[in-house]
Amino acid sequence: MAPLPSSSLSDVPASPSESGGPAFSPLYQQIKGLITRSLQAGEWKPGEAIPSEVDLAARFRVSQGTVRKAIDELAAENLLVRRQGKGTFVATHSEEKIQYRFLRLMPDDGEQGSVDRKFIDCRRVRAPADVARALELKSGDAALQIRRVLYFKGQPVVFDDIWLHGGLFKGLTAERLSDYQGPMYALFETEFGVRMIRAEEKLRAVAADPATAALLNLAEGYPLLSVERLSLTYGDKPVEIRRGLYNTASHFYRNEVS
Amino acid sequence: MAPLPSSSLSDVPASPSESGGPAFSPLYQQIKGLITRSLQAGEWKPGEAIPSEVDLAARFRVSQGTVRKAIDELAAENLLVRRQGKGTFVATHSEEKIQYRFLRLMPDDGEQGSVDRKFIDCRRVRAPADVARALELKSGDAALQIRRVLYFKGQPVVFDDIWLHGGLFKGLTAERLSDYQGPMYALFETEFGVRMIRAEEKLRAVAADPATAALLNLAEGYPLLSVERLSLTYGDKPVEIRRGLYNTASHFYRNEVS
DNA sequence: AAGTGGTCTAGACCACGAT
DNA sequence: TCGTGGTCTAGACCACTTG
Repeated sequence: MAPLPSSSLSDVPASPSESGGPAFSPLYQQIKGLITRSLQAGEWKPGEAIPSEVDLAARFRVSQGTVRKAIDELAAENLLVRRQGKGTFVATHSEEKIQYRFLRLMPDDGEQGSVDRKFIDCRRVRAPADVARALELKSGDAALQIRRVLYFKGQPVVFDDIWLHGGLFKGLTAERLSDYQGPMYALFETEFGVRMIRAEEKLRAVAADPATAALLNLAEGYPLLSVERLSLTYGDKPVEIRRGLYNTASHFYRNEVS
Repeated sequence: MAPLPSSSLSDVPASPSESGGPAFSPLYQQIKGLITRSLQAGEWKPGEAIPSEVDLAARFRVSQGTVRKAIDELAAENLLVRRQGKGTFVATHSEEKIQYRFLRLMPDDGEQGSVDRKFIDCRRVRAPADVARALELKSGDAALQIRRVLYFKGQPVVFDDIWLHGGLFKGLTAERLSDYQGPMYALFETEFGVRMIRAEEKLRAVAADPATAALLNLAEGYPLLSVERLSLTYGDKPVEIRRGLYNTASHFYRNEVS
């Protein structure tokens, strides 16, 4: 690229297609969008390195600083992970450090012990109305329902009722879930190419119903923490809705507000 | 400043006092620390503008870009607010937009209505052992206990039991609390110069005790969301611990995990 | 028009990791 | 030693707000 005296940006229209619109988008935002699209398209898989900043700058014909700012934001959004001296990598749910970003339950005494899972069932059914609405499915579309219990140090603590977008998880069975070692979201991303980016949660206190009470070995009516989660992938597309019921007798849900 | 060929940074030691240590701190981090100290010292009050980037660059004898990066991080941490064309301002709890950062309870149906408060008491007492530990007080030091109920659309929904660092809130009375219009944290920052920066929370489901049940007009044993919050000011100094009990029958605690 | 933050560039050098 | 991300600078221009 010719080293023009810094007027070269005018040559790059903010949005080549959209002309005349009042929308203005900084170059680095456009680059960010292009990188996101490549991530979405699977050009670079979770855990892999993306091209170096210099390479990307050449590809997009912008300066390294502009690519840098785009990557900075994607790293802040946990889509990418920077590693000095090594490169920039696509984030993955398989990493130790990232595991507990979505599992916010902590034991009262110190560290997280091992977590055991037991799957109750995994059925393919027509999505109920509320699930269809949340996952943006047409009524009657297929959905996957998974129910499981999580055990901390052998004690049942969490009952999860999970609903997945039917079209994206073809062939998911209770067996594959049970066989897989590691976080469920890691399985989703390696086996189905669906990467959970962020989630919105609604927390409430509820009384244990008879079925849940039995599963968690509690008396009916026992206070449980209800966590309704809507999980989203690239482009804020909803792909999972789940409701967890947590026994918070010796665990708590940690949160930071800042 | 002499336009040296970019070796000028070597002239600025990473940490003037700490010599020989293996610690390396980027310039912008040091600038960030200096700005934070000025905020802490009250050189610029909440709501006021801080000096322009150019002025700060001149004051600290670094480039504007370096100041910029420092301010970027402080803005990301909600200590500063940037406003294009106007300047950079010290964040304040009085702003509309920021109010609901610490009040995470939302009604099931749409928007937040008006919130009424009723203070039950505001007493100055010796800090109990657990409170003293949380607020890093010596046992026997003074603490302030505030208890209140929050009403949404006339209905009691929240019971708060609040403990404040005694030394920082001299002269706080139930009357001043009642008279003040606006968020409690806004009062703390304008009247006592104590600005809450962030908070750590532990959430649980519990059964309503008789006293709380009476205050919230519920049956004893009703499931309540318990929110234990430790609030921190500059330098992560703890200044408030509170326990809120929320009736989540028609409200929920919203959270985003990303 | 002047001042502020926001974007973009080009280039130099530093810190880190692999070779 | 080389390639990667990380820091820092200097300067130009853009977008927004105020006088």
